[in-house]
Amino acid sequence: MIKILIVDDEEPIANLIRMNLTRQGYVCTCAYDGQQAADLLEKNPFDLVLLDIMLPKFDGYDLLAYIRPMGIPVIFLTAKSDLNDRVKGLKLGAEDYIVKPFEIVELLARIEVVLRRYNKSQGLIQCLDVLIDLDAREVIQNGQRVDLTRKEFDLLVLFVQNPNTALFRETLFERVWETDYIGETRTLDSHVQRLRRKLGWQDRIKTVHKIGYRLDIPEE
Amino acid sequence: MIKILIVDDEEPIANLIRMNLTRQGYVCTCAYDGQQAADLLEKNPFDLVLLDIMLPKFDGYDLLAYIRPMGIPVIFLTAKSDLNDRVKGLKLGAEDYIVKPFEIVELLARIEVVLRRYNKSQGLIQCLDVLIDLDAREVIQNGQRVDLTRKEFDLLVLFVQNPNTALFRETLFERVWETDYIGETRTLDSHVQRLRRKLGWQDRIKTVHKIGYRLDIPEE
DNA sequence: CATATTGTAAAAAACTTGCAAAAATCCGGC
DNA sequence: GCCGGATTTTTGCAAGTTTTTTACAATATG
Repeated sequence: MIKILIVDDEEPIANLIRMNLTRQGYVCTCAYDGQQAADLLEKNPFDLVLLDIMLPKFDGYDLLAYIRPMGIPVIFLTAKSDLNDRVKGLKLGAEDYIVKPFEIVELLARIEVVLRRYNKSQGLIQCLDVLIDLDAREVIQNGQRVDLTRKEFDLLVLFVQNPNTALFRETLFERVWETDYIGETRTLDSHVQRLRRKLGWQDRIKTVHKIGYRLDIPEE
Repeated sequence: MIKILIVDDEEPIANLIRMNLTRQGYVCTCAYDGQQAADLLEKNPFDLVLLDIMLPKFDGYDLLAYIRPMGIPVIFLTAKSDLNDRVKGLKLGAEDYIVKPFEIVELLARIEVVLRRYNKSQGLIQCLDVLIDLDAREVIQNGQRVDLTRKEFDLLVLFVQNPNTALFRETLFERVWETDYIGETRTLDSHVQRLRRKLGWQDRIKTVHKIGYRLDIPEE
């Protein structure tokens, strides 16, 4: 069970992040100022802290100095894209930083990277009838191995990490292909098609017209 | 049975390390300051000390001077990447140093190297029908010696240390050949081929298309 | 209904891996 | 240093997979 502390004075933002992380299976707590964060950190063991730089009471840098000795990895959330801030944060020991406004997908990806670096990654993702082993890069559906190609696998992981979220074609493309999206061919469509077919997820992976695709997972 | 003392005032880090080393079969003890470490060292025989430089009570350098005469190898853990620190530590007799944050895999590799240098390596890895003697660099399968060349042996060790994990071609190459991977020749393939053949592991070492290879070890 | 967008299958292209044999390299003994 | 065997790397295909493209049908949307 992975515990994440979200520190951001803008409550709606903090809650938005929490909602998304919770859906990923992380256990989240929010703090809205530096003092509150410090208190929470004293009393609970967290695996990761998401830290806004601009904070009332004491700011992100102070808090980072405070967290550092605890050995908990920190990802900075910053509205400033200033190189100085980035460098300052990383120098002070942040594991990574991300510039607001960011896409949740990207945040999730960075969280995974950092957690993995600390050997805390979840490794296994369960989603409906499908079990994804990220280390082995294997997919099992109802006890049966499903053979996915590299692109299909990456695509699936992206969907599963962002269920009930319309993912832009551009986003999908950029994350799976790691190039910019040129909307001229049916490449992405073909892959989505094959993924749907292989998993029998024709109804699960919905097309969002003019936007992209969305993996629907019904509420329990 | 190899005993390792972990000295780090950041408890979460110390525990993270302990967890990982324990899983590798080492017996670990943690100390959170220099005094505690010294006390433990007085009373118990350790085979290796992992030592954080920044410590309350007395610092890592002092402690190193204290350990030195005991003939126990020391690996420095340091947050500073400063060349001075590295040199200072090594001069004072540390066997190796590693800069935080580090990857656990890397720490494990360094520990093995140092232990081997001190003739204390765990030496034996059992995996399926195969027994690997890291010291003798010998492999025995069902009581029969299997003649492996250097590269084949290194490759096997890498697989065995990361079972059920898809290892990228790049990773394999970098660890076994210690150079960057240029995907133009069939070198890696050839070696994997021969390893498979010599061990009869055609079905164990799976090809993960477009990724690399994976050693599959079925759950018990 | 017109148009842009998406679905689909099949072909083509691009890329990856297996394998065997040749070539190069390494290394210990003389 | 030179030789000969072992090891490692390269080479050259063949076979196999994956990915992209193509060309058209189907569908959504205003």
